[in-house]
Amino acid sequence: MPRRASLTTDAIATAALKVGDREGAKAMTMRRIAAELGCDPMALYRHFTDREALLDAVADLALADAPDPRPDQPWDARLVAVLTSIRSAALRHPGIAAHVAGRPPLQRHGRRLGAAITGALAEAGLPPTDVIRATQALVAYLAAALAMGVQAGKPDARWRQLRDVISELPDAPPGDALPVTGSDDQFEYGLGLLISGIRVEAERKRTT
Amino acid sequence: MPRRASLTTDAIATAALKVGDREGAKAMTMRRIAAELGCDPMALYRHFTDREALLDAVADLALADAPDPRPDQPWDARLVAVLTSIRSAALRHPGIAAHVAGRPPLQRHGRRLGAAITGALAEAGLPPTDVIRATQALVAYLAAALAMGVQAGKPDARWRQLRDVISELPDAPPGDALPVTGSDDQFEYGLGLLISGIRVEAERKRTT
DNA sequence: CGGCGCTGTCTACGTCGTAGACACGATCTG
DNA sequence: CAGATCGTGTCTACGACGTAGACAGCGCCG
Repeated sequence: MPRRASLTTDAIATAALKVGDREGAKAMTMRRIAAELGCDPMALYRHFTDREALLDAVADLALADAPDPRPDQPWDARLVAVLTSIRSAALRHPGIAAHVAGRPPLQRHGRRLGAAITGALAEAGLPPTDVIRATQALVAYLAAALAMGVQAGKPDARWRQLRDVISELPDAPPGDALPVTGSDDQFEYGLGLLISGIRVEAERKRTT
Repeated sequence: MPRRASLTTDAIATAALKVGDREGAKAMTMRRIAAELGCDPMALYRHFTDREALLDAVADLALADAPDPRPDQPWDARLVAVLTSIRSAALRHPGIAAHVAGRPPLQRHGRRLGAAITGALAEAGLPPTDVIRATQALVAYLAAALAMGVQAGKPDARWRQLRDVISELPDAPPGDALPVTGSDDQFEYGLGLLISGIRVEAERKRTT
């Protein structure tokens, strides 16, 4: 029944996201997504050049409900807000959050949130070049922390084992105090380190 | 000609690494690796339970020539040394560095280098729990920065495009001053932020 | 010397991404 | 209103993938 444009990129990305949520990231195959939509696998290629492009769209869609930070806060609070809201949005789709994390934020929502980050950093007083550097550092940290966090809850968890490895290290704390890889607490600690470093840097630049 | 153990896990991992170096990460298929060794694909399953396990071994092998830091340096210099030596080792295999970065350091060399990091952090004066937290933050940052760096040099570079996106942002510096995503400079800046944050944190803990 | 277990081989199955030819309906041109 | 055109979905098919399961030969133990 070939009509006029009954399939849209958004509908496809939404269907793919649903498949990913339900059956995990590597179940998002062209065939599986097409089945979800009740169409032929090849139909998807009319809307995306290849599978990678489709997965890019899914990643961006997952970021759609990460809100911008409220502008009436100091820069550091805004940074924490936007980073954690991205993380939360991604974690709302545990099956595919690792995929989201592994892709550069090149599309609509990725750009929007990226702009929120650079805005906060500019307000912190970093010179433009450092704004970009710090943005990329934050994005890098977020991406990896997300990959850790999302898998840490799963049975097949690869990163979860990192905790066991660490616990055998010479400088490890006693079992109970050992932070869980990928936990909220863990994420916020690292984010705090970065922001603290940014604060130092901004101060240094301002006083010279 | 089925002999007695002519194939070893090391030989397989080495062959796989060679294939990855030559033809890229996703060319490391069971069939392709077997061809490199001149054996049957199924032979690999006598030494690794599945493809994932084999790729884990490759990732660890790539870290083999990252040296431990010289112990006669202050903790922060040791941190920089070990992190950059890991990064250099991974970048020596550009085709697969992203794969290396995506896997938790659970094997031999990963553990060794992880211990070097925790050792330096313990010496910085962080309490044991924070040592673990900071280690995971550093590993997370390293992993993602590596994924960015390795792809930034390639023509198909996904992360490279991030630079173009950033350059259109309101707070972007003029073209020339725009840092390259994944460059050494970029990596060191973010690492500096983290270490600076660690220094602040250590001081705070020490004075309370 | 006979069996056993370890190692590598072979064949085969189901799945994948996607190229290329085709079919149909809506729209545009006269 | 007729016919060309184009955008869209379908079909078939190819080569590659991971890996299960049965088999075959070698070296070691009795």
